[in-house]
Amino acid sequence: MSSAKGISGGISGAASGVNLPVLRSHNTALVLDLLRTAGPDGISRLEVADRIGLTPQAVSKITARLRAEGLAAEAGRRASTGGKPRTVLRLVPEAGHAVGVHLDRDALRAVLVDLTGAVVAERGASLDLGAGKAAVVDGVVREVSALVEGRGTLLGVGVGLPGPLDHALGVLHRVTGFPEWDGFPLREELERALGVSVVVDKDTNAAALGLAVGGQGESFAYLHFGAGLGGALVLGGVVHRGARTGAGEFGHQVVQLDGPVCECGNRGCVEALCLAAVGRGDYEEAARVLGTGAANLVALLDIDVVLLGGRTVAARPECFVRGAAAVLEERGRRVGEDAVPVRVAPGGGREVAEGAAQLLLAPLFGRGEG
Amino acid sequence: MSSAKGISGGISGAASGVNLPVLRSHNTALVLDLLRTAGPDGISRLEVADRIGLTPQAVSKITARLRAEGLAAEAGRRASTGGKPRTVLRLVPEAGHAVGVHLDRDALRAVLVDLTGAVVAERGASLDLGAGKAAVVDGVVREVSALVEGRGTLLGVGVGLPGPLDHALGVLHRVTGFPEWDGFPLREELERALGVSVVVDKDTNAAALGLAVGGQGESFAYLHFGAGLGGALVLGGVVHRGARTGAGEFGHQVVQLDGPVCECGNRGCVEALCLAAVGRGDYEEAARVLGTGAANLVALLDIDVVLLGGRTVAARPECFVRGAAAVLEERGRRVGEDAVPVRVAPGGGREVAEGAAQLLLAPLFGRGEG
DNA sequence: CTACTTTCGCAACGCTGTTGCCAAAGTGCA
DNA sequence: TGCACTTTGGCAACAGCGTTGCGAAAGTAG
Repeated sequence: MSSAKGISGGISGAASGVNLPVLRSHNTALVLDLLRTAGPDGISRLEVADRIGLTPQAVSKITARLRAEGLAAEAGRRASTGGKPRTVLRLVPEAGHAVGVHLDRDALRAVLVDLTGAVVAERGASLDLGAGKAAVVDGVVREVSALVEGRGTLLGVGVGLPGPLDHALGVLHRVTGFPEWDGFPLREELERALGVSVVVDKDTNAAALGLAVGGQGESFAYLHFGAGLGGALVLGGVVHRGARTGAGEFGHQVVQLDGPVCECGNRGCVEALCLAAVGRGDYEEAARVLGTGAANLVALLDIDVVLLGGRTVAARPECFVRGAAAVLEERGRRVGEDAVPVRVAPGGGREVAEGAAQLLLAPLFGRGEG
Repeated sequence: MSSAKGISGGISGAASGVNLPVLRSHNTALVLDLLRTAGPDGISRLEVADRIGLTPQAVSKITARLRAEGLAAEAGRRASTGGKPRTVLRLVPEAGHAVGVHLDRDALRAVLVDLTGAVVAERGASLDLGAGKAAVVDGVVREVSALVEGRGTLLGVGVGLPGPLDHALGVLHRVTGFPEWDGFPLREELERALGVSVVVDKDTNAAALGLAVGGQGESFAYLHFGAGLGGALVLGGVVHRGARTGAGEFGHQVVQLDGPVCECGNRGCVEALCLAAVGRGDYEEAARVLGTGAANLVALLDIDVVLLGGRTVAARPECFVRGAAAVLEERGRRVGEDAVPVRVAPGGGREVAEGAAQLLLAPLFGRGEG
């Protein structure tokens, strides 16, 4: 996966031609992403040029534009290696902000992040998803407005909530437990009420995007075990949503033919087995089942790491990590490869809100389809 | 998935900058792909311009180059719509050829295809993968040489064979049943012996690439049920190989916790269950298990279609299609969506060889990482 | 035959990254 | 302290990309 592919070899039917403005914004995004990844330590022009494969002169032109626009700034110099020392560039975090909103079944959490993705401010409120559309929209508008009060440049608002929904259109489907939301154009309604760009995505997808941007890996599965069991996939640095934002349905993977009935109507789903085990207090078994499902993903998708999140995992992180890792280690032994590692996803319960903000930020850095 | 994304939002670490030559070859590939897709009927310049989002003038420049290079030609005119009639362009099939080789456990099949992917000539031979490296390499060289005798422009040779292996490096791993191949640099050896470019891939991946290029869908799973049970994934028009060419391991997806032991050492693999059912003569059950595994993929990846191939399926196509489709239809009812269709993959036993040839052709048309 | 529509190439243009060159700013040694 | 050398990075000229403006070519409609 180290091939230097610069232009999408993707969807032929939808792939579009590239002209100079598109080329320019692509290269600019690459530079911005390197500046972001470098963090406060910064990165030199020559290193940027080397990493993205353009000449130093081209990078100088691009960074000059970025500095003129206030997105980048000089940040000291490196030690000399026998000649003129390199000038270090860094991203200006406060040059832009975005809001991420996590709409859960019974609560709302909103964060304001800067260009680097760091949380600048945060708010929370209790909010029943079943309380009606107007109440929920009003609640989001209230919290977002309070957060952005007095800030200058707001790129937009990202919202992560339980699916199913349509990410591209921003329309909800029959949100599990709240069928009355079916067909509601949440994106459109919020854009009208807030007057800024809004992007909507499944909660797990938002969290996975945040983890991907945060450098957790190029290809991984994020498994969220809270009241239910969900998941999201990052393949080659990109969140895989599928054509209908339906991808990542990890909870209803069948791992026991003709097993116990799940509330989805199927039998032997990972979620049903895990919830049953947790209900019995048998967390070891829950971890083993989770690990079996994870091992299926590893075999199917050849991912690099498995990240665990959610309340149930957070209550016993070592147990779930150890139990799932044991299954993957045995698989590694069988196929003669190093085991794929299992880790707890960082975030501390804010991962969905932070990831939702990345729905707006990521396109700036060439991640996502924006 | 209709967003017109022209430039990859992909792997930030490996994503590379785009300069004018890269831009040019990208747009040229898009035009070539449209010419290929249009077939012998051809396509007009204005339609190309409309599809890829460039101006007609830019398309005229690109097609003028292609005609000068002999890759495209004029092919009559369309009926007028009130003005000058459109000139139709088509791909010149004989402007380039590629060879695809299918190395199976006991046989070799090689096809010579033209630019459109149509088979021009074909050869077969019996060849034991266990007969030793020199014998196998010699066998491939002999058949390929006989095929290309007297042809002008050979783009290269693609080879599809059982995994695991490393697609990027062209190095084999412990090929199932033939551990002596571990570490053998097949690509390098063949390039030296043949003097042309060689690309190596898993047999199922090659077949899936051929199906993707052949217009079978944007996102699908190809499930190959022969002596064993394998698979390959096409996501967003691109074969998903994973970082180590390990993706697509469908046969060893666990669908029955603590089920019967599989020869891979695990328990309850789809392959073990399907083979056992077939061994009992219970094809309905084999189809049901296969369908359950397929339904897992549909839920996890949100794919558009499931394609079945392989000897065992070919022996009872209706049975497997019907049985698997039944599982997917029930899933569709549960989640309130149309069922994902199941079809038999076209190809008639040549799909791996034809797909292997596409390992060389596809990059010309902007598909794959070439 | 005239008016109109549509296709498509030529020429000029703006903007991209590249190349050649040189000033700036360090290190290292005499 | 001074000189040679290395490395960085900006200025200017350049080649090549798609775009724009315009006109010739090739049809239809009346």
